[in-house]
Order: sequence, then structure tokens, then C-alpha cells
Amino acid sequence: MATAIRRTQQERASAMRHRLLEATLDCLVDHGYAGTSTTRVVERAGVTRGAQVHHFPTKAALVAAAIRHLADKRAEQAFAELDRIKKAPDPVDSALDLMWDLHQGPVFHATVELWVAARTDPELHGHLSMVEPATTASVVEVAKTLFPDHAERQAFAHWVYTCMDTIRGILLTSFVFDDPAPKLAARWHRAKAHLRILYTTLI
Amino acid sequence: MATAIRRTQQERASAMRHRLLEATLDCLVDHGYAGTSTTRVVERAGVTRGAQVHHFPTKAALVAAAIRHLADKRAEQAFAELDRIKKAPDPVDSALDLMWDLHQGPVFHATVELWVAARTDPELHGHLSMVEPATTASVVEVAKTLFPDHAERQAFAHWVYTCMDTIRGILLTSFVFDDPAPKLAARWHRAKAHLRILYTTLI
DNA sequence: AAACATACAGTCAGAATTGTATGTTTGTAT
DNA sequence: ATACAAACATACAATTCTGACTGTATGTTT
Repeated sequence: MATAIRRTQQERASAMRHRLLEATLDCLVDHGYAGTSTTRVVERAGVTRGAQVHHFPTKAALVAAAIRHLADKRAEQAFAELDRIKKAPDPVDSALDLMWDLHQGPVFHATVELWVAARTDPELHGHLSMVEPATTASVVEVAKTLFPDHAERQAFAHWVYTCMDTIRGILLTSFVFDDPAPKLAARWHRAKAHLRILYTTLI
Repeated sequence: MATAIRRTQQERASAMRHRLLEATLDCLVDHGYAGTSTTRVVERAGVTRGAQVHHFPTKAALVAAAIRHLADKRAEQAFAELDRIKKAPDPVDSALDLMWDLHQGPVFHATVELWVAARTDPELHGHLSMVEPATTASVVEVAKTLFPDHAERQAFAHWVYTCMDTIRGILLTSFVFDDPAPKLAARWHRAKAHLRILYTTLI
């Protein structure tokens, strides 16, 4: 018998909430928003319905919390990547790759699921439109940190927006690629060249 | 009593199929892929389960047919728009607006629903990866028709791809906008300027 | 017009999902 | 130590979805 470690109520509760939220994001990534049933979430978290319903009385509450959790993760991830690339030889190239990396992986997949679902779900839309501007802004913030000289120029912010849009478009299109990895890389290679040209022209 | 018009079996069948497929696309637009249940589709089409199951024995068959139907509509739409803008004063601007328009409206919303769902649904993915290259290619075809001089240059095709990616990224982001219309217009205005610069630099 | 095939209608059963209600364990305060 | 509250578990009810099944109407062939 494992001697149960004694934890305070707060520790237990917050650990459980974390497990449930992470499981929710995992489900979003693996099964999409529609496939993210509370049943699957609790299964994935390895707990029971009771735990879920105790912390998040309704599914909407669970999703709402997951949205904030995801926003936190995205912002955190942005600043984490920042440190990694801060003093790179080619700052433009690094900045672009940084943005690209921020849109790869499970975190952004979960985000897209929520975005698309929000188009036809007013409640979701409400929650997302609260946190999304801040999250996108944090990407711009990171970009400005990399280019303090241009931080104030509006054209620079616009350039960052276009970069994000292009990246997101590529990602979206990639969902129907047969063999995503190589096509994705090629498409990004070309798009990055375009965005670099834009940078030198604009800035 | 309305004197029932006498129609051949083929006429009846193809009319019914069309109704069901259009209803399916309507549901995709209004309720998303997850909200597109066969129940809702037949309700929307104003027919009964019997009709649906007769023509499309399973839901997967219905969706598969809807995918082809949608691809046809998209290609058709592309060439229809083409005629409208063929002899415009500013060809680059027109071409960009053409691409933009092709990605507005219900047709593309339905497409996005399918794309995103395909990420986590292998069967959907299979169907889409069959028709999608052709659909995207038709956009490039239209662009080449507008610019016969550069039709052969690879850089031109790459530019078109980047334009599509950027447009799609904007659209995706717009799903979480609070008041989409004005923000969309502004974002497109800026992005279009960028894409025009890119054109003059590249081509 | 009789026989047949196709098109369509309506009902039913099983599975899945969400929310509720009740029971049990674990920490906390006195 | 004991009472109490929070955390977690389990069982159940109502709804919704899909596919199967049976029945009826309409068109086609001979």
C-alpha cells in the first residue's frame, strides 16, 4: 500500500484542477473540440465524474477555465522562446522562426479548435474574445523586445500581424496535407523569404 | 391539391440529393461540423430520415458527397468571379480582391469546418486530401488567367500561395473578433498593401 | 395492367453525453 | 477526539444521435 502523502485541501484542489485542464487541452488536440466530452476528459485525467463536476459544475465552466489555462500557456511559451533566441546572429530570421515555432505544436492546435468552434458558439466566442487580444499582443510584445529600435513604428506592428496571419494560414491549410511535415517546411521556407523581403522594404 | 408534376426517377433523385447536400453545407456554416447531425440535415432539407438514408446510407457517405459538392461550388465560384473582374484597371489589386472574395462567405466557412475536423478525423482527411489540391489549384489557375505574362514563372505561383495563406490566416483569426466586419476590412487593407509590395518586388 | 424497382416516410433500439443526486473519504477547526 | 466542510466517487435520469427496420407511394418495364 502506498502511504498516501498528506496534502492540504488547496494542494489537492489545485492539482486536480490542473490535471483536468491539461486533460481538456489534450482532448482538444487529439479529438478536436467536438470530441472533447467531459467523459473523455475525466478518463484522460484518470479521475471520476465527481471530481470534474465538483470543480467545474458544467462543461461550459470547464471549457472556460481551459481557455484561460491555454492563454496562460501561450503567453508563457512566447516569453520562454524569447530567451532562447534573444541574441541570435540574424534577428529577422530568428524572429520569424520564433513566430513560426509559437504556432507549431499542440498548444496552437488546441487554440484553433477553440477558434473554429467559437465561430458557431456564442458562449465560447465570448470567453475567447476576452483573452485572445492579450495573447496575440504578447506575441507582438515579444517581437518588439527583439527589435527595440522599431518598437514604436506602426509599420512594424503591421508587419508582425501579417507574419502571424500568413503563418496561421499555412497551418490551417496544412490540416489537409497528405504528408504534412515536408510540405509544411517547404511552404514556410518560401513564405519566410517573402516576409523577409517585406521587412527590408517596410522597415 | 397541387397536381403533382410528373418527374422521372433520375430527376427526383438528383433533386433530392442536391437538397440534402445543400442542407449539409448550410448546417456546416450555421452549426459547424460537430453540429451537422443527420437529424439536423434532414430537418433543414425538409425531408425525412428515409430520404437521406436511401441516397446516403451512412453519415460518412453524406459528408463525403458534401465535400465533393463543396469543391465543385468553390471551383465554379472561382471562375464565375473571374469573368466579373477580367478587364479591371488595376489587375494586381483586382486579383487580390478576387482571392479575398473567394475566401469570404459561407462556402469558405464550410470549408474551414471540414479542414479543422479533418485534422482529427482520418476518414475526413482522406476525402479532403483527394479534392483539395484541385480546388486550390483552380484558384492559381484563375490567377494565371489574369496574368498570362507571368503564368509560367514559379515565383508568381509562390506569390499566389502566400496571398492565399495570408488571407486564410486573417479569416481564421477573425473568428474570435468581437466585431468582425470593420476589423476584417482594416486587416485586409493592410495585408493587401503588403502583398502588393511583395508583387512589385518579386515579379 | 401487372410486376417490379426505386424513392421516400416513420418508428425503434442502442450508444453516448451531460447534469443531478447521493454516498464516501480526507483534511480542518475547535 | 469530534464535528464539519471540502474533495472525490458512484449511480441514475433525460436528451440526442446514428443506424436498422418496416411500410407506403411513385415511377418503369413488359
